[in-house]
Amino acid sequence: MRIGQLAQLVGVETQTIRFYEQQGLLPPPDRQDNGYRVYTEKYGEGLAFIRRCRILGLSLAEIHELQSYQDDPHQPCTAVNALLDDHISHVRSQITALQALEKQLVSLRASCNDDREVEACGVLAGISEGNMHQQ
Amino acid sequence: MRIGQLAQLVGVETQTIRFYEQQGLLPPPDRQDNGYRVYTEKYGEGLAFIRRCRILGLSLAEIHELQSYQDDPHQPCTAVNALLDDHISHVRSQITALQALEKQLVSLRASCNDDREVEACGVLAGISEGNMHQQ
DNA sequence: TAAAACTATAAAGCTACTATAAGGTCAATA
DNA sequence: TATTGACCTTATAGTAGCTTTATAGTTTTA
Repeated sequence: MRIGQLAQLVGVETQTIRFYEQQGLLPPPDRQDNGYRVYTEKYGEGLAFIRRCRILGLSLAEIHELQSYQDDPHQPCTAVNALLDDHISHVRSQITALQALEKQLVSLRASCNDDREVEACGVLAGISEGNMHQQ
Repeated sequence: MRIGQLAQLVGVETQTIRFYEQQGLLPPPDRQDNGYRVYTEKYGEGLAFIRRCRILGLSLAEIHELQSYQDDPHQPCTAVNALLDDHISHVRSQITALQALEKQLVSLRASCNDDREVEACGVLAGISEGNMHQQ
């Protein structure tokens, strides 16, 4: 299997596969005589694992960490769970921050309507005045 | 006022000020004979405006857009409000996406406990199996 | 006077790719 | 046979919004 087929199979771009290989997230595959990369089906599983982790919002560094755990399968999986817990709390704090931001934006937006001139725009005035600590 | 004082006043790094200037978000200030930038207090208002926009999650491009509206104060502020509406809906979709992600992460985390070996880790198994479409 | 603190510019680094350039390989077609 | 098209290769640059580093000149302080 060449890189294009693998890419189609997993649903990524060929450059992404080369990029992961370059970043050390995927092992260098065998090459044909002409230099083309050749992949086994099993290789696709590793790639799919990375993609699922990315969809879950894990960074490449975190994925690398998970892979290092997989290399040593008889240690307790405490660290894996801890990584996920950290990630969950990170996602939660993002949500909280965005919700606060939404409130602020909505209240800012409510301070204006479309019938004004820029000079009197409540939105711009709101940003300029800097009363942004009203939570 | 030199760049360090301005930076302290507004609460940014000096490099950030130079960066905004370079990006055209701030006008080039006067220079002393030695080449040092000199700022007025009023200049700080423009900088503070940018920072507040950034805190609201606006991109530098959006800030640039807002500035262009400010340059023409007698047009209706429809565009300003539209920009903010777009941004609000962007923030809302981010929140929705993150909430879905959180659910997925929590359910993944619930599939394991700390008493297992990596080999049997429910989290890693969950990612590897790829049953990630269960919403 | 010498060190510490400030300023300047330019360039690289960060994340996770994506896009572009310039070229080599292969199978099918005109 | 020549060439077109689809595929592959590497290397490099671009994205956002800074931050960091390098190198050097200037001012302030001890």
